[in-house]
Amino acid sequence: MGRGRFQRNTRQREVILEELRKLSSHPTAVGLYEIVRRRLPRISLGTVYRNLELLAEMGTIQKLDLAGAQARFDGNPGCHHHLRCTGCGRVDDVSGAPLDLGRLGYDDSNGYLVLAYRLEFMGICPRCRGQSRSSCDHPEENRSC
Amino acid sequence: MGRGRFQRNTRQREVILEELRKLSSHPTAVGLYEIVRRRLPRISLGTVYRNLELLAEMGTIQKLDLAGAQARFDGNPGCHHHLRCTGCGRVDDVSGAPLDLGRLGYDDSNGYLVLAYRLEFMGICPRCRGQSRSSCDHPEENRSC
DNA sequence: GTATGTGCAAATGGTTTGCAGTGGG
DNA sequence: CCCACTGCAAACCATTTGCACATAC
Repeated sequence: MGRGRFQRNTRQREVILEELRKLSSHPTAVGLYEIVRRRLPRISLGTVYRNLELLAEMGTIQKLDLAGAQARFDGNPGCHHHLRCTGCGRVDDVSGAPLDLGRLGYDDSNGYLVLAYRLEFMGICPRCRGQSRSSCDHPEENRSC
Repeated sequence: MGRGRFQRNTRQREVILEELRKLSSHPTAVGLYEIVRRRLPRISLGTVYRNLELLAEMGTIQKLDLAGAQARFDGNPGCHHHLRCTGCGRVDDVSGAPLDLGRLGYDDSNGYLVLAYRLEFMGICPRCRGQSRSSCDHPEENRSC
């Protein structure tokens, strides 16, 4: 599998990208596979994984390695953060960058060359807030502060 | 396995916590298992996983679900962020909270009740910076902005 | 024509779990 | 004593990979 840009435009790749861009739900690889399979019944899950990885490498899409969860993919490669419901697991976008980025590229006190960061919010989505509390209360995870 | 606080103090749990607290290296479950095994040769990996999970649930330790990597554990349950080297994978602490937390607990524009966030920095550690560039250059991952 | 990409199935690897036995309180 | 906890091994599950065939260019 070629590093960097890919070399051939296959129908599989085209459909994977097309379907991902239609969705705002940040599907998992398997979720997208189910959807793509409606148009390409013989496509394999391995192909979906390989193409998603490749597209993310190129910056065409974004791979969300959310902590403690399977990877999700976002057709929008632009800068934005994500908000995950600890009740049902859905993922939404957060606009704006609340983080002071002055330190990016800066040589941190640990001696690191800091190149990037990943910021992920957790909370209870409107749907889960509406339901009985008990079904949503998974405080879990490090709440950071 | 009881939710909430545990009920019995076992030698295994005691040693796991003790060894974790000796380390500043944020070991993985398997890494800690290797260390604990020097004192308790018959301990099983399953026991290590169960106890780490339990201790993290209680807030005695911190579980770091770093994106795209196996979980690491931190004997320090206090608030701090982490810095991961994209070259060698080591994890260090970052002091201070560079994030404006005004929005925490706030009902985000998505309608979420935002309860927590997770912030993870990525970069090249001093050791890797010293080495030949090629062995460390894994720009990978979403660099966020 | 040929290397890149695909489908398939098996392998991987971190983590979890079922179960029978152990031991903390 | 009894139930939480352990050791062990098998199960799980997302993801990756080896291989022979297909196809984009």
